[in-house]
Amino acid sequence: MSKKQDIMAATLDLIHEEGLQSVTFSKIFKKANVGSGTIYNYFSNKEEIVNAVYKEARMHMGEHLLQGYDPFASLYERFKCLQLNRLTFGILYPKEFLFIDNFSFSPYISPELRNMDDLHNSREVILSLIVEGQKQGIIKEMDSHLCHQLIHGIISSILKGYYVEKYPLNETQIQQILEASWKSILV
Amino acid sequence: MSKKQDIMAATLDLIHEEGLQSVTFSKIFKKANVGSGTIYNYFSNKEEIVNAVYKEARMHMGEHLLQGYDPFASLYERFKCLQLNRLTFGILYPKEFLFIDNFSFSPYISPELRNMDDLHNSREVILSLIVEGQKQGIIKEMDSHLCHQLIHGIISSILKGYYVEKYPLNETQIQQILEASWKSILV
Amino acid sequence: MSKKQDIMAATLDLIHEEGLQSVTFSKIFKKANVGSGTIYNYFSNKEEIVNAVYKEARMHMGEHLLQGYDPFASLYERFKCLQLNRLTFGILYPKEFLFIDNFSFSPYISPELRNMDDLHNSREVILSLIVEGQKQGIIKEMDSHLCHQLIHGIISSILKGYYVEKYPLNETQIQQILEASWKSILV
Amino acid sequence: MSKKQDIMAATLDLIHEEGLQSVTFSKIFKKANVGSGTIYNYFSNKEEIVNAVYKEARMHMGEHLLQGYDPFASLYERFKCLQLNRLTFGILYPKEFLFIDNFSFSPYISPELRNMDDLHNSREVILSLIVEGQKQGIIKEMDSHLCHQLIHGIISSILKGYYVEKYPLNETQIQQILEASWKSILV
DNA sequence: TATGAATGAGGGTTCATTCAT
DNA sequence: TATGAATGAACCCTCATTCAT
Repeated sequence: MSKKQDIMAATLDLIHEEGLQSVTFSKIFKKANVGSGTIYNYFSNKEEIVNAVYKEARMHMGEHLLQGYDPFASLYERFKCLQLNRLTFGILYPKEFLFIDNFSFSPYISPELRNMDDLHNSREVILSLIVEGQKQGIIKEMDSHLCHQLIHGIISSILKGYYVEKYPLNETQIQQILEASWKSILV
Repeated sequence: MSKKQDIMAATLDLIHEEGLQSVTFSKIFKKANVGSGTIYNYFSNKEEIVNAVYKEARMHMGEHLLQGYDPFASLYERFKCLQLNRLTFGILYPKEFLFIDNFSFSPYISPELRNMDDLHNSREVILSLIVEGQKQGIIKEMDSHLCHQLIHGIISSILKGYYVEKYPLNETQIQQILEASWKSILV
Repeated sequence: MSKKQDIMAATLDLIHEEGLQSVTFSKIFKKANVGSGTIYNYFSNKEEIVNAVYKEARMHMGEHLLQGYDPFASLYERFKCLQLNRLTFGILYPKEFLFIDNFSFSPYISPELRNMDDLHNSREVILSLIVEGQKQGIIKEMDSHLCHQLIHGIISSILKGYYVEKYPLNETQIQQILEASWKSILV
Repeated sequence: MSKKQDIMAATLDLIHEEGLQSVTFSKIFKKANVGSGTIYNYFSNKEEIVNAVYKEARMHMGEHLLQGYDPFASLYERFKCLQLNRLTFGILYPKEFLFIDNFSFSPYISPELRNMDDLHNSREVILSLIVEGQKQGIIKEMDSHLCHQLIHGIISSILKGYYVEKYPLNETQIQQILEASWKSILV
């Protein structure tokens, strides 16, 4: 692994373990096993590291969200695929997921970065799926961004409860969540 | 207003404006118009201030959640009341709401504090409402904490989108959200 | 002595002993016997300290230059007074003198500071003395600033040689220098 | 041009532009277009570069000072030649001149280097010229080093005023300066 | 109780120097 | 010889905390 990746991985770990506000350079150096000056060959300050980590996490998530997505499957199947992918990503990569979730609405992340396009533009896929469902009279008429936020928010919230071990997430629960989010937006 | 309250209000403002990681004592002093030593008459360090602000915000929210709650109304009415109260609190007090939401699952807040009882124990009210609905066969059988997190998460997520002005929240949207969250947990 | 004065005195000493380029904050703190943060109660960065020291040294010199100056004395007497005062200042306060001399033409000092008015505006006194002498046909016609620089430069140069102990400066030498600088600008 | 010369030229430029205290290796590397390690093939640290630049500038100046010097010309002619050469050097090579002038009396330059013999030993030429003039009763009796410093100082000072554009230096001014410096040391 | 000058540990960052290529 | 990524000591500066007033 390259030094740059070492630094980013260490930063993500630290944010997850202690929170952004207590991430210091010396902690990053120690965790990444690099000299203190090395970081400045790759980043010009701390904010740049955090932004880079955020960007990478978003790219990583963007990839996952469309895994196994079949554009010709039924509306319901496609919906379930997207929601399951998001949930699975959160289960597999809690550090990335929490970091994205926490900082997407924080003043630390620049608005440009917050609104960056995901890889393969997964947001557009979801939004057009919603619009398609509304045209077919399956999904309730409402602001598509509101609808998107709604189903997205269910997954986020469920994952956060899971992370603090409020409940397990096995096959049963996962099915319940997917159904719940589907039902919430039906007419 | 007392000095202590000045300090807490300034802290909450700063967290909202710049994020916890960039809140410093000198910023708090300036915003609260107190001398730098004054704080130590009330708090022994920064974490204590943040915890106190968190606690107060939770108390404040706890009050709101049960406003106008009628234990003898129908299940649906009671559900809507609780959800609407949460949504309204978020609309009226964005700083408090966001602070609670961001730090409830952050390592900065101690687990004891995270699990503190709300004023009037609003959490218990919601959980028992869920259990009651499940017994009556209205609400789908699932882990009650999962169910709680689900309907709670919808409100949180919707509010965050509203804060960054993804969409407006007027009467129409609010009704859609309440319905969506209700439908999501029906059998 | 106040902390601020301690810091400025230590800075001047260090500049004299090691040169500006090797003056560091930690050296200043140690020499001035103050905590490392104390400086920021008085100055916002290192350049500000150096500028303040420069300004103070200029003020100090400005005072000396006009000591015992009698505006009604003869042209020659007035000239000798000014030149002697400059020379005496350099002998009594080598640190101030050298610092002013070295940095008056260095990029480190801002042009505004370099062109600051001395206390009592000693520069104007000298320039008008030159012009007066030229009108009377005693001093040779030439650009008054050139003439000023000429007599000023003799003193500076002589002092620098004295500082590195090229020669002593007692009564005999001093009289030779005053005469030399006077003769250099006669018609 | 060789890499070594590139490095020295870049160093001199930077000293002139920003002052010694802000010359860093990375600035030298960039300006000289060499890799950061290359310097260590020629110099073992920064002081060595500065000393080398100083030495070279002194050599360069030493050459100029005796240009067109005729040992059989009259005392006055020889004096004027030496003074004019110094002045001309300063006009043609301001960077070298200022660097020499600033650092000749600074703690940064070692005393051995400060007292180095110029090429062709121009200092001895001037000193013996002074002694000769004193023996002939033309030049005033005084310490020969003091006298040397006096006429040298006039040129230095005049040049510094010229560099900051206090006045022009054309034929008229130059003649005035040569005369002034000559008159200053006559009996 | 309220203050703010003083503090120094530790923050982010720079920079001379090394060394594998 | 020439390079530049890597290094860590030392830099400037911030900031939570203390204490005399």
